[in-house]
Amino acid sequence: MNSYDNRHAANEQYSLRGRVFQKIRDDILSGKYKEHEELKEVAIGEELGVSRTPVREAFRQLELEGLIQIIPNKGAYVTGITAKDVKDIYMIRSLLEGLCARMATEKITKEQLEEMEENIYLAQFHADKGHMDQMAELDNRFHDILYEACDSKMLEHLLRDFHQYVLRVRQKTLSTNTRGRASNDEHRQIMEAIKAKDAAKAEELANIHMINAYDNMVKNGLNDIYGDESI
Amino acid sequence: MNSYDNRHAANEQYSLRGRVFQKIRDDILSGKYKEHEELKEVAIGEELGVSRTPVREAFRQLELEGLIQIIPNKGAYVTGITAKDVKDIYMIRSLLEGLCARMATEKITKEQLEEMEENIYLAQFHADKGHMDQMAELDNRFHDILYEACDSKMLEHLLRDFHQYVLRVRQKTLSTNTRGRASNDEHRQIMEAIKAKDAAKAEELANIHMINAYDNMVKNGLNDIYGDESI
DNA sequence: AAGAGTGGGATTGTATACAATTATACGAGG
DNA sequence: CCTCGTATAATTGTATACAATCCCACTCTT
Repeated sequence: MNSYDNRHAANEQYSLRGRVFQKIRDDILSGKYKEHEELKEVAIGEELGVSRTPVREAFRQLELEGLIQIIPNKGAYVTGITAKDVKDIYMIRSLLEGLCARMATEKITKEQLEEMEENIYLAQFHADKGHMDQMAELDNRFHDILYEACDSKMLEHLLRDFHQYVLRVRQKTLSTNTRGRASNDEHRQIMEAIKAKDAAKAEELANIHMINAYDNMVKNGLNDIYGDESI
Repeated sequence: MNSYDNRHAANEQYSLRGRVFQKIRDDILSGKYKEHEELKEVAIGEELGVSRTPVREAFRQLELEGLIQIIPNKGAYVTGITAKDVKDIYMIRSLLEGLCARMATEKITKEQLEEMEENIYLAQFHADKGHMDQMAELDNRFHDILYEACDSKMLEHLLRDFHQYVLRVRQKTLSTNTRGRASNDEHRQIMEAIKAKDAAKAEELANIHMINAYDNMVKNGLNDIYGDESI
């Protein structure tokens, strides 16, 4: 939450600490480091060819991002997410994506609207072809455009963080063709509400869109995979 | 966003880094370090009698908390918040406090409800006496109880962060006796809705409560103080 | 006089050394 | 056999040393 914008962009790429941070985060999100696994400073440092210092600083950031938990004098452990956490996130996101859509209705630029239309058009094409990877990519991008369009650094950052956060469990969300199509239809409706300057409708649609995404996720076996406990 | 709960509580008090972190945060929130001021590692280290290492780590946390911005190889600067940021935060908080109240309606324990009642009762007393410091304290505590009661680590953490974040500009929010009373009345209404298990009403009331808090803040001169630019 | 280049000082970035703490293993005593 | 305590190893916490970068003033050139 900052001048909140590009703090990451500014840091993460060029410093050792930033690269270490990204690497570990990716490894957690991709599942290389699993829940409750202990991360040791020296081991990771050696693996990446750096000293403990940047690793430690990266740990501190990861802790605040919520990906690990640091117990003083003991160690850093990969955080588990429970199925309930995921549900909570989606409830929160539902409200905030709604707010974002509402704000975007007033603030969106012509260019952003055009990119949205293009995005939806392309997604239709890839849905027909069954290109799931591209669908996921376009879905991410659609929401990114929305985040940018709301013209609120705070909200944009928050939603990006959440989006990032659920990537761990979202792998298969769009993996069924039917959901891919439905999702893109919902995108279209949101876009049209924004285009028509109907903020209330855009908010409601974005709301529902998130809830549908969550329901679909649950239907496709989130609970089967992760059960009630932490994942 | 973690197992997200007490990571702070676990860390901040016993390690040097934690104490440094708290100290700097307090100094920023209290206004000792002002907007855009540069924080130098050695200076702060000397002031607190520690080396650069814990200071640096504290900086990394402060950055993620959004209180400072670190520009690589250059320095750490106290973050400015714009009036728009504050407005955005309150819009976000309005929704999330509503969600929190809704969830709390189902999950709140008898003890939490009792503490709420006590809190409101006490606040009434201090409002009559004009004890503004205690009012602020009780207001914080009321919301804390609500955050705990919603039984969602994610939401609890998020709201606490926001709450923390706006402390910088909130000093005077409750400083008028009329607002203090009105605020406490709203607390009572929220509490009663929760007690009556009316989740929708609790949500709406919490919603409005936040918006009122913001409106009051604006009325009392947020814009006068900070203008349109960063503060 | 204006601008590019250059050098020194200050500041951050990284690595390493040392201290403190915690976990583990082993043995003594019950 | 179990428990407790101690010693030792492993790990984190902190301090310091060294490297890289940046900022600013000064000079040299045109």
